[in-house]
Amino acid sequence: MPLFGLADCNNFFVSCERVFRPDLNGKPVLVLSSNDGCVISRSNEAKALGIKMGVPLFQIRKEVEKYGIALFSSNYVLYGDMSRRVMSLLSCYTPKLDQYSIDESFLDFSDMGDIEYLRRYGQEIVKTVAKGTGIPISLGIAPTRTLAKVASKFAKKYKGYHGCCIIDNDEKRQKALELFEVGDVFGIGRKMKEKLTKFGIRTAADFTRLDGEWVKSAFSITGYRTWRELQGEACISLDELPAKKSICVSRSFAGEGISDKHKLEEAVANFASECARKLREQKSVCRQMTVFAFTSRFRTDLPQDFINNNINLEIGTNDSSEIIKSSIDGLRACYRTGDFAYKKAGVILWDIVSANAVQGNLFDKRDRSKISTLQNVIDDINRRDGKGTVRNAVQGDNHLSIKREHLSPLYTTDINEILVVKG
DNA sequence: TCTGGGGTCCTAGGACCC
DNA sequence: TCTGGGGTCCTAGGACCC
Repeated sequence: MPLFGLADCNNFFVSCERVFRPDLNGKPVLVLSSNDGCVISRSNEAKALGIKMGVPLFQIRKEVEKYGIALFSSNYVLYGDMSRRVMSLLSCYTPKLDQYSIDESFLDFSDMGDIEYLRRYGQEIVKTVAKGTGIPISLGIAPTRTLAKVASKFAKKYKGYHGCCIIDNDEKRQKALELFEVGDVFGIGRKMKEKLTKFGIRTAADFTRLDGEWVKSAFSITGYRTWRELQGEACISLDELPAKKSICVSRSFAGEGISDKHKLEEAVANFASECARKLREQKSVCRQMTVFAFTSRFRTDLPQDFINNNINLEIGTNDSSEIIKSSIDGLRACYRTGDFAYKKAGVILWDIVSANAVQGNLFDKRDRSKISTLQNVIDDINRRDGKGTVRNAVQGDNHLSIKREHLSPLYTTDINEILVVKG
């Protein structure tokens, strides 16, 4: 029987911080987005205090003080490294692992023997990951991805499952869906939930009882797929990780934002450079890019501006210098005066194809194989000695104005910041 | 004062062609 | 001046995920 497992790290970013701060176990902890703007990860204790996901920090200052909530700026280098450790352990237990996000993976558990065996196997995985990395995970196993996600939420919620919940027959499926709110289903967001509520649909089971054709006409093919997945019919397959079709790097700036043309160009050059690096990492080239910058939509008292420029690259490229230059040219073409305080900017690469499928051009004067060799050397150095060790001059000192007041050390990736155990 | 970042997929509608 | 129908391709925008 085909079976999917979904391994989900519990409160992942908070759990990463706690691995190195065991004194915070049992206490309310929050991890913040860049610029320490919004809440993006919460410990169970923080959830119990009513702190909502995505709420801006300034709106919960009182609670933070009153309950002594521990705060962390997001430390993606640390989370990325912890994620790699978790995924590498998980991959020992399945012939096929498909990483869905930094803290979630689908595992292929098809034809793994009887259910009791699989249950013990699943609980063993959960235990091993906790022991090996310190990260608690929840494992859901079911005939479809959407049901596996449902199962993982049960595994997380009820201690009796010992971290692993299996939905393997119609009776269990029915029971689980009756207890599951329709808005919590993978693939049903705010808008769909709103509409479903109007029709009196409250649980996932209610949703499955709707007429399939009606679901298709009301929510298009995507909603219909979710409907079928909940019936136990797998229609989202376990594919190899496909190459990205667009690559975006963007940031919000701290404080008032950036008005200075030169500073803005420097920021955009850095975004373009990081985009190009990601592009080379997946061995692709892009033929189009967009550069954008806009003012704060919350500051209605200030003049607003929105720069958005599309640039065609004649020949597919992943060369940093070329992509940086195009991004700066694109920005300059739209930048008018220094009267605007830009709060956010970014670069998007798209029209992405494999690097060995580049369509050449008779009039191309660049020696592309030489450039590619140079880029590889630069990538190697930057991987070894840190991002930005070798960079283009327009990128400046690579120091963006981003606020990170509660940053934890790079415990696992920097020898100078490794945890010290007192004797 | 302070409001994240990075993706995917689908659809409607306009431009263009014959 | 009136004025058709069918097709494709592209793009912007919405909805969803973490």
